[in-house]
Amino acid sequence: MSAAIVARRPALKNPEPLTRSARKDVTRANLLQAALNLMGEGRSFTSLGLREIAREAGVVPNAFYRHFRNTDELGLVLVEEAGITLRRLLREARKMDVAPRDMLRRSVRVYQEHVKLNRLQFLFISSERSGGSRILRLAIRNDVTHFTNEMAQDFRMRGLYARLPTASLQMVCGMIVMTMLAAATDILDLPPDQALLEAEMSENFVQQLRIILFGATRLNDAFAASA
Amino acid sequence: MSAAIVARRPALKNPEPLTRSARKDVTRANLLQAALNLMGEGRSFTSLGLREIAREAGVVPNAFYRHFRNTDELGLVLVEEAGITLRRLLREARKMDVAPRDMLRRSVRVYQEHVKLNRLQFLFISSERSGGSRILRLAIRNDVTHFTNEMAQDFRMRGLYARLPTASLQMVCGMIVMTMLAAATDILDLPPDQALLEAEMSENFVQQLRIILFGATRLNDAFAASA
DNA sequence: TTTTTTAGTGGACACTTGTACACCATTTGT
DNA sequence: ACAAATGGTGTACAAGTGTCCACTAAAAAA
Repeated sequence: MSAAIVARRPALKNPEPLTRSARKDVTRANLLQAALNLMGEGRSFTSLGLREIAREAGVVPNAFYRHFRNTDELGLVLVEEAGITLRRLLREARKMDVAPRDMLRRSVRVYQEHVKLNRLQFLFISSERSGGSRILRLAIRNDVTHFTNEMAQDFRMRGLYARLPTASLQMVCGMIVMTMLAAATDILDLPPDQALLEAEMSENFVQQLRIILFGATRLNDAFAASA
Repeated sequence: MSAAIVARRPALKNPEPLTRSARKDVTRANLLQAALNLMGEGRSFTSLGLREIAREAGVVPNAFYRHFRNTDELGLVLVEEAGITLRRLLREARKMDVAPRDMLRRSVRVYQEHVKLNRLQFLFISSERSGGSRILRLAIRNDVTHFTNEMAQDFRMRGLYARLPTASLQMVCGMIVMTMLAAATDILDLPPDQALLEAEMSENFVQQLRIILFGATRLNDAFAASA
């Protein structure tokens, strides 16, 4: 510790001439991604520390505060982003033609692809949905409800189960979403490149949805008869 | 730090003349209960520390090691206990007469009571089912599968959905269990003494089960027709 | 130009955590 | 009666945590 202060690195900050706030957004994104990456390695979000995330993002712990007040706040942003992803999925689904043969099976395949593509996000939401911090749990539940409602609205627009009162329709959609989330966790901890297991699993998934839709049809008929 | 060693409390150990291993079991139970209690106060099991649990149990941290190697091992015991609770529920359900009117609604009520009675256990399993440590997750999943299989066997014995192949029957039971677990989390974070909300929720629950059973019936018929 | 803002740094703090070792006191087996 | 086993205690340590403060250098504003 003898001599002068060790030469301060010039902080090698400008590999490219980015505007300041643009670079801020970059490290912010790095922090978010760092949290997701850590979860991808088996850690649960709730157990992640501010320091840990900062380290993974290649940034000093204090820098964290320039972006989030605490880890929960970062989590909320992750929830929000996952919500956007979900809504994109719904938008894609809306583009599908109404009721061609094997539509169900096709939807399932699309969903599977979507989950595998956004693996970390789904890992995050299905792990924190009933696991960790109260605030996150509520936020996620909120998003899921939102998603459910939009799905119900889509059903209405397509004239599906037209006789069902809104409450019942929402309940049916709730079941579908529940099944989707359960399937997501199955997809997530499926060892990769196990085509056989995967096919088996998605066949199961299809059957489950079929059962729900059967039941919904019958419920719909019941309401039709009592009119 | 001047004078003599402070008088060692005689450790006030024998309020009652219990055998040694009996007393060991007591503190062991205290540790388990302590963990559950902490979860009851909003903490997630994964985030519990050995010291925290020991403190809550009124015991010095080191004493923990006399009972469990680490917190995960304690968690496994909790899973096991929850499994026993679940099987007790199933045994009660088996005693119910077959198919009297409103049997579904009655079962739901029994289940609700069961969840509220074993609140902390259910809180534990539904929170760790897809949240925290990998080992716990697997153990819980194992127990749930076991429960599902027993339910399927019960269905068989009662001759319900007799035409369904075993795989399909298990899938149906899987859906029922999934619905039960979802309902459990709803029951758990329902504010107490909200009879109206509770009634609404259980009505929803009944309807969901009804839908599944409708669907199962139709599936059963399909298999009957193709025979 | 000069001044102000601000994303990021570095060091320090009080605190908690898991674990190791030596120790005790009572129960247990002989 | 004596020795062994054992449930529980106390102290200590290295490592990790969240947060505070002072600082810097580059970008933005004046």
